Amino acid sequence: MALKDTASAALTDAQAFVDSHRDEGTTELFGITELCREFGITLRALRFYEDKSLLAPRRVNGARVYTRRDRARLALILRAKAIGSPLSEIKTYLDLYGDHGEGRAQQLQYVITRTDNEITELEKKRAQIDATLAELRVINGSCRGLLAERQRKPKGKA
Amino acid sequence: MALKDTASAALTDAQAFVDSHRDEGTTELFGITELCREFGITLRALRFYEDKSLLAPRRVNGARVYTRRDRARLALILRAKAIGSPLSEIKTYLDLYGDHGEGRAQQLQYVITRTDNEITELEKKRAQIDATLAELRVINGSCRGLLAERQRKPKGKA
DNA sequence: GGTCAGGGTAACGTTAACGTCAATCAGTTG
DNA sequence: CAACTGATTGACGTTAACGTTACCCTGACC
Repeated sequence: MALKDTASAALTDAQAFVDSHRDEGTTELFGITELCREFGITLRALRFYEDKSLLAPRRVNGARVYTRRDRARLALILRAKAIGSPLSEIKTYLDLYGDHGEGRAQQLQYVITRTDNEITELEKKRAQIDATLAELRVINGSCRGLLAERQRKPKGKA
Repeated sequence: MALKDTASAALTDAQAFVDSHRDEGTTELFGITELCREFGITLRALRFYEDKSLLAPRRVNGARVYTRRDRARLALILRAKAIGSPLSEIKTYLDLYGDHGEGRAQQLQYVITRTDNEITELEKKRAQIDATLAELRVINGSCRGLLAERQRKPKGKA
């Protein structure tokens, strides 16, 4: 049941995260420094993402004001970056989240093929990581073995 | 048993890959264009990696000659790049492979902590990918659902 | 001896993703 | 009002990872 819990929790999280990208209901607003501190990025970076039109916060007297939806987009941007996508890709990638509820069949089909592609790409990357992890564990284990061996015969040579 | 096979195969692969980094026995040699074609990279890139001292092929009349070990290192470099490490990190990362058979306890301990760190980092990244995969699948599924729905009632509005 | 493919170095150009000023403006507090 | 605090817009600098000439050398072939 622990396994089932984990799986269903992950699904719930995913669903919630996707939903948060359509969340325009809450009134909660954020300033730029606030958001930067929360995500541990610089002002420059956040403005840069806006330059690249990954974000489009509203303005009040020229100052940027972010909604909860903007915040969700930012979270997505940063995670995509962590995974290794360049900002240029992230842009089109962000469009996959958002409201695909009213799109016509054309649009829906587009999102489906795009996500299919992204999914296979990510699975490849995951495989690379798994392979690397396996090797690192081999190395790690071998080193631990050697170390343990030396502790048993501290000064012996053969 | 399928699962066990997969796991043990992965372990064997990992072991073999790690071993190939100590393989100085085979006489097999490669030219630069040969290697570039095999891995789908440019001459410039390969020379660049050498500039960054990630590789150090032997020279014959000034021309680069790569051994099987160099080839294994290159494979590692490219995989690390695919995972997202910058070349600067890859450099220290490459040192983890190689002969940690004669190192003193100090060295062994260093390799152990380094691999431990790398392992947790990669596991984090893997988690990010898994989260993204989950979300993309949610989106994908939702789109497929909507599409199927519209096919059942082609022109209905409610 | 000419030329041609294949390889080498040197050096400048390029793109991405910010860092780092500098000058400016908008609200606030004594 | 003056002095600050926070934000905004340029504009130039920087690092990484190559791309792109440009120019030279060398062995094989005719």
